[in-house]
Amino acid sequence: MRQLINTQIAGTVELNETSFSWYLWNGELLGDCIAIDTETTLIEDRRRVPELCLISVSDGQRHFVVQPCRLAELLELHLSNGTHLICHNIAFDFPVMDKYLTVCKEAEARNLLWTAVDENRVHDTMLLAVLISLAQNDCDLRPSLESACDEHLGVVLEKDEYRLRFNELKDTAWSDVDVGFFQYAVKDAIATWFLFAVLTHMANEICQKHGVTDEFGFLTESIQVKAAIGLDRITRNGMSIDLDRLKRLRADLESGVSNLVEEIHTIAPDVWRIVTKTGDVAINARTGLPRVNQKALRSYLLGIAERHRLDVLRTGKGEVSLSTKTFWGQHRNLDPLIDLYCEYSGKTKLRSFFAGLNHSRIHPKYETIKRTGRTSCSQPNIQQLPAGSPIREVVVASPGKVLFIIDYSCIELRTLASECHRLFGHSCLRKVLVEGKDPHSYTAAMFADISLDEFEKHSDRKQLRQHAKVFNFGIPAGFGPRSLVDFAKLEYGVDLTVEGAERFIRKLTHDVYPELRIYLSEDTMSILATKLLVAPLELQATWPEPYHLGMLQKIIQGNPYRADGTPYRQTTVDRMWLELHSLCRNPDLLDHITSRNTAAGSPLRYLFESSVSTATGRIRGGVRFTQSKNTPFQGLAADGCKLALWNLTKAGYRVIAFIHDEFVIELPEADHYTEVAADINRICCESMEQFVPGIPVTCEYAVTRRWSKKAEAVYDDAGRLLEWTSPNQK
DNA sequence: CAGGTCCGCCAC
DNA sequence: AAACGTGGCGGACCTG
Repeated sequence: MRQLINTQIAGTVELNETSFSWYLWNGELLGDCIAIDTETTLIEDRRRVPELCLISVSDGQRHFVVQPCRLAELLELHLSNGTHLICHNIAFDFPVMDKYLTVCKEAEARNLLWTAVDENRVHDTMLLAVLISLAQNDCDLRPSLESACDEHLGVVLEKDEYRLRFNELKDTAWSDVDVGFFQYAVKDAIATWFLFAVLTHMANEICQKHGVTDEFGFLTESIQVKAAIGLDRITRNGMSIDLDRLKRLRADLESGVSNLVEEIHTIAPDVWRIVTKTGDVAINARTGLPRVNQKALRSYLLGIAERHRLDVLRTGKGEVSLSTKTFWGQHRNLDPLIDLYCEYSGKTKLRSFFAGLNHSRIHPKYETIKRTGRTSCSQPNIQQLPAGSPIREVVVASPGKVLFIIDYSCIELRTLASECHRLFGHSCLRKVLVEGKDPHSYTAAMFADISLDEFEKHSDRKQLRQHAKVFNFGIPAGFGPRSLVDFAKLEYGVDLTVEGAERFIRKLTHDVYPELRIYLSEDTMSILATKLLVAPLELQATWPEPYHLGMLQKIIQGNPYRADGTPYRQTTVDRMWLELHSLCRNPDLLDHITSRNTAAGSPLRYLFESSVSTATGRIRGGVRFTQSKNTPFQGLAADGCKLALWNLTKAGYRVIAFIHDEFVIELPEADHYTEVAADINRICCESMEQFVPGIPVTCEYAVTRRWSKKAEAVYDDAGRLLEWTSPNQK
């Protein structure tokens, strides 16, 4: 030990022709903002946290390598003083440090680390870089440290031979370690520190320019840091799969599928590709399914449609659509082949989920932030498991555990109401929610022209409520009448005419929730005026009619045609270009206007795009109308859920899945779950409520062995929450 | 044959 | 002129 402390472990690294001297850390107090990087053994699998081998730190002035055994001391010295910690990819470094501190029983340091995250003092340059690029152009690529440094610092961090060999440090006295290991590690910490300096400066400017809050870190960085840690923990926790159940489900499905293959073969033999030598149906080796000849299938379907004088749906490329969901499913009775094809397609889709679940434990991976502010999931994507099908029920609680499933009630209506209230100072939807009414029932009662009390007694209330959901969901999302008709039919089985949809849209946005009319109104004029650096009134003088701007949009997209495909008159097009040129006061655009540059990447393409922000302070730059309408309430809900995830994780709950507004948590088996349910419910509601001030937030939950949509809260006579069991299991 | 693109469908 | 947005993934087909 003693020999480690002398100065022989030291050196100099170069970044961008600047030299940085580094030493072995010996207890010095660093500045109030330190970058930290951990080097570990190789990452073997998603369950295990790799072992800590070396730490490097930098406060921009001084740079050190730190032995793992001094991690606790390092954190205690700094974090108790309110120091900020910077990492690049906190989802990696946090669990490494946390695991090390846990194993070494360093409770105090561990507590300081968690508290620092909780108090928004832990940062992540990767997440910050993503948030900045989202604000700039709605791009959500996660940059590596190397590419972020290259882009923002102009520094090239070359990957070298040491990167993957840090396990060698475990059994070697540091005085004998090749200095290259230290050089490599120190560079990363220094680079991270300077990267953070540049990124926070950029983020701060963006926040100022858009006038958004930095209460949750610049561009909600703190929320994303918390989410990243929580999501990583979910991946490591993993989920148990009931392989027997999976097998049985699969066997059922297989027999159904092979019957269908037979039947289709007899009616339409060339739908299946044939192995010429053997004459057998060709099988896709990976899936075990017969190979489909889409050309043949399309011509069969088209033939049937023509015989019945049915206009077929076409794909974007003009091919006959094969979609069962949006087209053929509605014409099943026309011909046995259509029915068989729909059956087959549904069954094979279901079958496709089995591959990813075919392990006794699965460890789905999560991405912390996508464009809307939500997460994504892969390998397998547990966020897209069919909700109503028995396939979800192969996910089970681990031995000795039960699943606690909790999801928010109508959360996006709450965030929408909050947003309207924030923007316009009033919201009828908010009033409904504050009074504790069910917004779907309320809307349904309004449409039926009866009071909520009368509605509750109505015999058709269930169906009417379903009906109302179509509008409560679709209209805020910006659906037009025609989309609403399709949506109602497809998702809710509700028949609606275009006229009916128009009437309902008008009613909801004018009478029931008048704030929605303002919320959904589009101010194309002022977006364009901002880009051209002119007053909206000037534009209005030239282009008084809404369709003028519609034409302009088409023209600058290089697509000067009406919806029916007829081109605009050339004189009209020429006139609009001239008018645009004489109106424009933005020097950066004039040349593009003169040359009529409508190529992809031309700044003219972005003339009608604007930025949108959430109440939490995240920005999406360069978005169009519908995105800008969706983001404020969808993104706000996502942030609330992310904070709840962190608070659940911090409270020690074993979260095993996160499905946007739903958590699956494993709890130890118990006689009843009343108290723990109340605690989890409280954490979820309180986490969200700070984002929707004054609006109550409620959740629904259940305890069950198998993941199922059907599960619901069950109570005994004493009002205690019990485990739910599936009716068909008894 | 690998890789890219299009299409379709699952979730929220 | 009308507008739902995200994301992951599997299968067919095309391309070099």
